[in-house]
Amino acid sequence: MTAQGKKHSHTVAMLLYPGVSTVDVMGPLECFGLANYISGRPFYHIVTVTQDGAAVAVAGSWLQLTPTHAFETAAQHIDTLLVAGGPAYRQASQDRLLVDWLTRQANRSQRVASICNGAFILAATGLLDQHKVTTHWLFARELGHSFPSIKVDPACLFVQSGKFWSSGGMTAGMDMVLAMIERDLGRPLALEVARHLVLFLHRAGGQAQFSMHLQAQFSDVPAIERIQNHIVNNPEKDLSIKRLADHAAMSTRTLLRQFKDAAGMTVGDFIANVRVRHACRLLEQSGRELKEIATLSGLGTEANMRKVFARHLGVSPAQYRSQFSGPSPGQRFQTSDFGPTFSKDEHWLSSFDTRSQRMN
DNA sequence: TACTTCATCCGCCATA
DNA sequence: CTTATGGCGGATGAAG
Repeated sequence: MTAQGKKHSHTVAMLLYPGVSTVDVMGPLECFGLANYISGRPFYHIVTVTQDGAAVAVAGSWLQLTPTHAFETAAQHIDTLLVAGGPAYRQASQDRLLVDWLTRQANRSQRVASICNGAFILAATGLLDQHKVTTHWLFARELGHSFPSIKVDPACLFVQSGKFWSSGGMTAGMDMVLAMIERDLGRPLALEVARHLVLFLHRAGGQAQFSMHLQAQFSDVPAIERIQNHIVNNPEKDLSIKRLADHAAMSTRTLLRQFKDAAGMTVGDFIANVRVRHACRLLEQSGRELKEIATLSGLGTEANMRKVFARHLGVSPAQYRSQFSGPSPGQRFQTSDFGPTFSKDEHWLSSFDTRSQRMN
């Protein structure tokens, strides 16, 4: 196997199977690819593997993924082996050939990682026994039940236990890969990748992303949509339930109920999201003082803005600004530290979804 | 930081 | 009878 000295190439292999989730596959691989792109050299050699080398349908069957390799032809030396999640994780974890191959390769790889409920498939090898493992919080209970001898920690984004890594849902897989890149290529490059990713995810299209993120939460019920527009256009105003209800000629009770039915979230959560987004944009795109931004975004006092930011994003307003204000060379890009277990602090990259935070 | 105050939100239920 | 409304009270948690 490969010693860990300075190498000029590092093979990353992603295991694919029918019903795999595209997000779990693409997110992490894009991170590795981006690291290559930014560093200007093809350090990561990325391969994808299916059992027979034929294409597999992703979950939902709206896309076929054609792998670079079959089990037999897969590189002998896989440095980092990744197992993605997907709705078909059960079937995959009961596939003898697949689990056998995974076991052999995992034993030879220097680093093995699961994304989301890919943890079930990796756990089926038995190699995770006694290891600390995480998965999407929805599946944590089931994972612990199915594999009593592994230590499930649903509360963290991702975990490293020996050479085995595991991550929670969606973007947590990307956070995990960023930590790997940091190990392999150093912190500055990892942060640069994060920066590119976040800028892309967070502000691609400028104004567009602002509404894009919220678009999904906009209702098609005219009365509710009007209220939502009013909130988005006037985040700094008094948006108390009573006032909004008067504005909409409803009782407060009806407003709360209809809003939740139509928008899928409470009025308060919606307002908080809008205000945080607004404050973020002001931090990014204006040089205004924090106090003023707190007022303009409807977050009130500076102290309160700080609290709300901690709750929603996991960083202070000042930190957020230093990370996102315009591209200046030599700018420091401090994120929360990648601790030894990576579990002490949520990386804010994945913290935009306040909902899942709460349920953890 | 701890504490107080109070808006929010929801279950329950009477009402339209 | 079914369905939407809205008042009431209490638990929760946010703001200051």
